[in-house]
Amino acid sequence: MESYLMSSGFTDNTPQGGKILRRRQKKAVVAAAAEAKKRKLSDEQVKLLEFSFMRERKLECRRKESLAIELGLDPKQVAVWFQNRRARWKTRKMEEEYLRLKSENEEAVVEKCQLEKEVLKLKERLSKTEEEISRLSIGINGDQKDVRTLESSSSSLSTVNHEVVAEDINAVDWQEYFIDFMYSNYWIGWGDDFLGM
DNA sequence: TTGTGTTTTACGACCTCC
DNA sequence: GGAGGTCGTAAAACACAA
Repeated sequence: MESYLMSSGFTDNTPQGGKILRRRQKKAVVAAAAEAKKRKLSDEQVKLLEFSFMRERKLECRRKESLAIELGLDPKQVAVWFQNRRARWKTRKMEEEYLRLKSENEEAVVEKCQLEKEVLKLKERLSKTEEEISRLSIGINGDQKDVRTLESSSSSLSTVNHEVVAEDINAVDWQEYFIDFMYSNYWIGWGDDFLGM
């Protein structure tokens, strides 16, 4: 307010000395100052300020002075405008960053769901395969009860057994063995929530 | 017209750096 | 200690629905 009064040339050097304003004049000045307090900058002024801001986020003292002269503003106004502009810029940047992180998080959640589904599928396949192995194994062991029958009917039990298992291994892809291995060796201790259990 | 929400301008308090 | 920064906020200006 005081700076405005000073810059508006409303000081009064009366014989009484000091900066005394006559009552009417003072009233007008206060009203004008109040009005000027929140005067919006013109489009042209804002345009030039924005242009300057694009070039430099902070103003050197000299640049501030010259810009103020160029715009017909108080250097303080220019400084304040830059302070507010930086604040707005920061807010917008934070909003953008928030949206970016939110989007990334959503993508990660979707991916996690897909991976969990896949793990369930693979576990199901693994379980079926294990059942199959077990079934075949029991069948072969049953045959072993009569060794003589086996010896006469087949050249080699172990060969048959291995062939069956080998065939089964071929039927199961590497992923199942990997999952089985990881699950039995590591994942049990890592918490079941990862596997959706 | 008016109530309400948003944006812009201005300022005080506090902090940092030289 | 002073200059200049951020942060929080008040208040004017503005936009807009009802």
